Amino acid sequence: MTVKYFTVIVMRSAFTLKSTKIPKPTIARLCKVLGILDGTDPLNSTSGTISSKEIGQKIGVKPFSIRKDFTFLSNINTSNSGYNINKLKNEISSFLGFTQEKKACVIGLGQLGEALLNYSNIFTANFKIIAGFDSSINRIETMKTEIPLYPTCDLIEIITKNQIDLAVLTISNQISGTIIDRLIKSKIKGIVNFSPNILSLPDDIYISNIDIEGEFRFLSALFNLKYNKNL
Amino acid sequence: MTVKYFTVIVMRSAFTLKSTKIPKPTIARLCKVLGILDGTDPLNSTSGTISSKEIGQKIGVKPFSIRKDFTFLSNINTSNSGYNINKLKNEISSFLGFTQEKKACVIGLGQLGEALLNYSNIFTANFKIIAGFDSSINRIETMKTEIPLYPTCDLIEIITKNQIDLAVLTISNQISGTIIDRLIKSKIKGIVNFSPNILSLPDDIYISNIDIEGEFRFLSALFNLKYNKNL
DNA sequence: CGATGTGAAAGGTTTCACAGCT
DNA sequence: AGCTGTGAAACCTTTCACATCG
Repeated sequence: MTVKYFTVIVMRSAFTLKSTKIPKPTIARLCKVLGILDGTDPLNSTSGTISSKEIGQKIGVKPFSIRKDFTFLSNINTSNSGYNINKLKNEISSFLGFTQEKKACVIGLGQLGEALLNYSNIFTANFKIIAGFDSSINRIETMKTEIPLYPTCDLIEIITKNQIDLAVLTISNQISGTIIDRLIKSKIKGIVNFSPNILSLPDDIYISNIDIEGEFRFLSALFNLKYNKNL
Repeated sequence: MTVKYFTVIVMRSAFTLKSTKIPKPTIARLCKVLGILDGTDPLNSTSGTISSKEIGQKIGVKPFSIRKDFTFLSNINTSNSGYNINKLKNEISSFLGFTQEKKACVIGLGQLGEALLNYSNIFTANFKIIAGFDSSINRIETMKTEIPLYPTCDLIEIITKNQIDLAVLTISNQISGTIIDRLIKSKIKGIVNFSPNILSLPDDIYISNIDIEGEFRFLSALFNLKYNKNL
């Protein structure tokens, strides 16, 4: 019995350690690395390997930073001549928990929503937009697309049934509280929010706000203050 | 003579100090504050003031963080009951160097580009999209919009002549080096980049890369790793 | 040699706690 | 009482420098 308890504690502690100790910037960079590796034609590099220097250049980061990030991974290297591309891809994917294709949807089918719905084409095999929602039935009936469209009143049902993990929100102006409530109830995991409001959500729904005017402001401010780029 | 030199050195040092010492996150937060203040109906708050707590809630940041950021500003407060909204707006604007309306353009008029071109409507008076560019003459001639459209070969001329500071890049797939070259020559100040490539640019052109698949990846990773939100 | 892996130092940012003001 | 302003502490991230390995 004691042994059993002991085991449980060890696992817990290992897990907690793992999930709290990884710097958020490291996660962000690993995502970018995965992005360029997916983009990198698998073996057009003569050797099938890539160095920390090359990776760093592609994502705009210093090589030692890449190497440091990779210390969180295991089994990525057996040589002194860079990282095996496929191995690296697999290791980062599994480290970040990317096991299978994730499904996404677009909520709000204005002009921007429609554009993003079709954006799916340029995604890799890892993500797929499989549904669109709009509160206007008319819009749903007249819009031409291969992707199935639904009224927002069916949000919870469709998201749950199809195990959709991610949503892109492109609702103009004021977001209705109803839609937010439904999104929360649907147990969505992440939201990319193009609408101008900043949302507050439960702790287990992750959100990324994209605000073009905000970006304009920020870029202008950096320029005005002659801020040193270190991006 | 010695005195003259001394003066120069002091000014330099003050300037360097100013531009290097402001934390980048502070700049980002001040931009967000400005965003919500512009959004906040000027005086529908009974008192015309707003507290650090209220601001913090709206942009998802702790109140003392807001107050700390405001230590870089001057003349913002004369009372113990929050900040005068108009005063605050003016002070942040001038601190960030926002003196007049900035002009922006959209380069690449695919479906996304077209949507963003019309997005200008929801901007505040501080930014305005005044031009669109596409390499297809046909596209330019057939697209319907109030905003003037030009072929990309006129990029440098139009941007320079109209003093356009900002560009939104929405060119699908591979970005042509030609367009980047032209953008650099046009002395643009900032680029919001929706195209999948990561660009490297001269130090005085600021860039913000927006990558929806990248956001999906990041959100999924945070979820999988049960990362604590502290956004 | 030219690559990786990594403690330790440096640097930057957030948080705290409390003085001071109205 | 309730707010702001801010030095100092705590915390987090990047950078460096160098050992190590094929």
